[in-house]
Amino acid sequence: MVDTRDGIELLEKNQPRQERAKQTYEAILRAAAELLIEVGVERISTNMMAERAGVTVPALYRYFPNKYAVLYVLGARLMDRQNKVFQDWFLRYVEPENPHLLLNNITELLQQIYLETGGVTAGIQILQSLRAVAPLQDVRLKSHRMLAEQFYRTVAHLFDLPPDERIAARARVSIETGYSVVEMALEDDTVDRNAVLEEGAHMISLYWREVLPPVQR
Amino acid sequence: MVDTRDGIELLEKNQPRQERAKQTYEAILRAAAELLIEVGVERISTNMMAERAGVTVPALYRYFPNKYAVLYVLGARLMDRQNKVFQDWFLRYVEPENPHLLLNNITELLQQIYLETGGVTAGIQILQSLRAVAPLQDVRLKSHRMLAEQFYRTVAHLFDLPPDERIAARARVSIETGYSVVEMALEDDTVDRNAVLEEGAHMISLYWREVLPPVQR
DNA sequence: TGTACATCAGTGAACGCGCGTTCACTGATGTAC
DNA sequence: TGTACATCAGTGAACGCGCGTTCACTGATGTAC
Repeated sequence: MVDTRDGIELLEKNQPRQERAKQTYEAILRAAAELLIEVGVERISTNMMAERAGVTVPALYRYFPNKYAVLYVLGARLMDRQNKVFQDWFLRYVEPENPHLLLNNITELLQQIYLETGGVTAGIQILQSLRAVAPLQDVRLKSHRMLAEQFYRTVAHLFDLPPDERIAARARVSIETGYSVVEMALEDDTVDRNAVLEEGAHMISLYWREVLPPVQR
Repeated sequence: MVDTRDGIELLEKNQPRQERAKQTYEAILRAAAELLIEVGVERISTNMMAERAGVTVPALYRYFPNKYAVLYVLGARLMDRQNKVFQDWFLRYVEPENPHLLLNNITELLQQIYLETGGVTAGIQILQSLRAVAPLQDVRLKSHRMLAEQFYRTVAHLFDLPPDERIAARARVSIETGYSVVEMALEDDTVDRNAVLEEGAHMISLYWREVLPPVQR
């Protein structure tokens, strides 16, 4: 009688091939994002999405098996965008001759993730849905684990640290902390956004300086 | 046509007065927590809650105007429990003769919040719902703002710091960070819980040591 | 201590509506020869 | 270059079901005198 929540199909059915189909597909995603803002994840439905997108419900079912699959795509795309911000940041600031450069520019990273997320329609709502909706949770967790792993490997390499589970945990805590500060900046408008992002970045960099060799200058 | 999400009634209607009524009321809350685990906030309904609680739907409507009001009570109770853990921790470790005692015991605080939240039925699910469901967001935000304010005032007093907006932001970032680490420990079972809680606590204490006078010993 | 009355607690039945999902179908686009 | 056919894209209509909500009601508990 009760739904155990396992095995909810998230994969898309048919991929849109023709131009018209791609527009329909994107219109559905846009509609879903708008509705996430207007009615929330607890009330969004495939009927509403289709109506808002200007297509009939069976058109939606052509591409998505259910509403979770739509949210999944929104979530995966947001994670991709955030990961891309990370990659660009790494490319800019990973310099073997000046390893501390990375840790001195965490503020910029948080600011850019903040801007990127805030610039996506329903960015925060998507983030919150990824947390709250069980079948979607892995999207966020996998992404965070991956970033933590990458951050760990990069820092260990830059500073020649020996393999250490504790340092890996430190990387994961840093990622989660960074995101929580960004989410707070997006959620709570009584807060000084910039102060909060700078403080968060500063906390993380202090935390890493402790395990690193002193600055060489 | 579209629901703007403002003005959703969260206050309860009749308060249960007789013993039988109190049992009904609690049975509804218990049922809601169980269902939050089983079907999630996106699918929970007043019908399901009433059925699970063993009462008819109009009995639920006697005490709650809608499903949000039920979730609101679950959320408010969880926040109360977490706040209480904080208060007890303050009582134990605020000692004017030894101000650093507070910062040396943040691990214990995070562990206890972790245990308290994990010990409440659907603790994480409630936390995630408070984030994702717009009409409930203030419950969490108000609680966090209050704890940040209290932490700020206590530390400023213990260490004789002058009023400083930046230090207030630091307190808020610390609270948010602490909670995010606890949530991660509850959400991601691929992670070493204790390592993550200890690392989070350590990061926060480093962050505060920086703005404080050195240890006197 | 008994009883009449007021209040509190919960039920059964009903409503209209939007939900998810499926069907056979029409129309649009692509491609084989 | 034309046309027949295959595939892709989307529609209209229908279904049974659970949703939120309300009604007049019965029954249980409390209290005034």
